[in-house]
Amino acid sequence: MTNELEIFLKKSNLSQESIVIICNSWNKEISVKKKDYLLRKNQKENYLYFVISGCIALIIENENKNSILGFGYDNSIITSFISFSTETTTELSLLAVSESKILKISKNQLYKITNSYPEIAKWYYSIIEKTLIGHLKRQVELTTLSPKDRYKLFIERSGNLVNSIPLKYISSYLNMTPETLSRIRTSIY
Amino acid sequence: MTNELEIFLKKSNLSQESIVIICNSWNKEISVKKKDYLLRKNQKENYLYFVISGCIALIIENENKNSILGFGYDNSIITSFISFSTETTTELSLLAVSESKILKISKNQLYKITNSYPEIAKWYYSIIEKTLIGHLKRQVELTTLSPKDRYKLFIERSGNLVNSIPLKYISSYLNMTPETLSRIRTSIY
DNA sequence: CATCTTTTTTTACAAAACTCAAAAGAATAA
DNA sequence: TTATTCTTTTGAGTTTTGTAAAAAAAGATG
Repeated sequence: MTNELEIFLKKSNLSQESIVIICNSWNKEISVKKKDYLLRKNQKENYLYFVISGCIALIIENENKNSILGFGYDNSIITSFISFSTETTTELSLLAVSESKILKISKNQLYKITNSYPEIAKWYYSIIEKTLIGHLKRQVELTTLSPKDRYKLFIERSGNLVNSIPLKYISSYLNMTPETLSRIRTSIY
Repeated sequence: MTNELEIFLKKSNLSQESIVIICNSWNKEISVKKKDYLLRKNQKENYLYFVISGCIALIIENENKNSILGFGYDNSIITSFISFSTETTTELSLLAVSESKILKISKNQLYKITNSYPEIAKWYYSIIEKTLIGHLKRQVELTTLSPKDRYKLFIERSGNLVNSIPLKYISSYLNMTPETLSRIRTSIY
C-alpha cells in the first residue's frame, strides 16, 4: 500500500475498509523516464494511473502539431478517458514530461471492486465528475483569457511545473507556440 | 410520460421498470422562448434538462466576450454540471438560442431515484461520462483544427443548426468571431 | 403594412500570433 | 570533459484573426 495514494483517498469520504480495498488493487509502483509513453496513439487504454510524483501529459500528437490537453502530477489521477471507457483505440497519448513515479490499476481490477462495493463505484464516478469539471474549467479559461492571462493563471496554480518540465509543453497546454510563451515571459518582468 | 424521453432512455440498456421510474420523475414539459434563460450566471443550478426540440446553449457571458461551450438539442441532456454537482453558483448560463421544448428534473428528484435504484445511478453516471467524452473531443477539435475545418466538421455533424439559430452562436461555439465565420462561409462556396 | 430591431455581411485597418531561421543556452550522453 | 541533442530566445516578415463601423438583409412588433 502506498502512502501517497492512501492520503489522496482519505480526502474523499470513503470508509477505511474501502480505502484498503482500493489501495490493494493497484499494481506496484512504476518509475517512468522522461519521454517514456504510458500510452501511445492507436492503442487501447486499459489502465487508470495515479501519479505519485513527476508529470504525465495527456497529449494529441499530429504530424504538424502537438497539443497537451492536461497534466497529471502530484497525487492526481489521469488516463485517456475516452479510450478507457469506450474501449476504442486512443487518439491521445500519455507522455512522461519529467521523470515520474506512478501506480496503475487495470480496468478489470477497477471494475471488480466497483461492482462489489457501491461506495467504491461512487468514488470512481466522483473522479469522472471531477475530471469533467476540470476540463470544463479549462475550456472556459482557454476561450475567455488572453495568452498572457492564461500563463499568469497557470503559474499561480501550477508554478512548480514551470521549473520542472520543458516550457514547450506548457505553451502547448496553454494553446500557444513556444515563441509566444517565451515573449510573454520576458514581457512580464 | 414523454415520448421523446422514453425513446432516448431506451437507447441505454435500462430495464423497462427503470425507464418508467425515470420518466415519471421529470416535471411537465416547458416551452422556452428564444433568448429565455434556463439559468443565469451566479445562480445555483438545481435542474438537469432534457431538450426535446429547439436549442439550448451553455454559455459564459463576460463584459467583452461570450463563449458557448456546448449546445443541447434534439433529445439530449444539458445542465451546468459544475454548479449542479458542486452546489456552487454557476459562472455559466443556459440560454435558449431558438424556441425550445424541454423537460427538467430537480437534483432532489434525481438523487431520490439514483439512491433507490442502482441501475438508475449507473445510468446517471454514464451521462456524466458521455458529457466528459464530448467535451474532451471538442477540446481536441478546438486545438487541432483550423477555423475553417472546425466549421466544416460542424456542418457535417449539426448542419441543421446552421439554419435554425443565429450564426453568431455558432461562431462563438467554434471559437471565432462572426466576421471570421462569415469570411469562411463565403470562401467555401 | 411600415417601422423598429436584430442579425448578417462587408470593408478597411490594426494587432496579435504564427512561421521560419538562426543563435544562444541547457541538459544529456559518450 | 567534450560532443550532441534539446530547449529557449530573438528577430524579421507574413498571415490570420480581431476591431470598428456601416450597409444590407432578415425578423419582430405594433
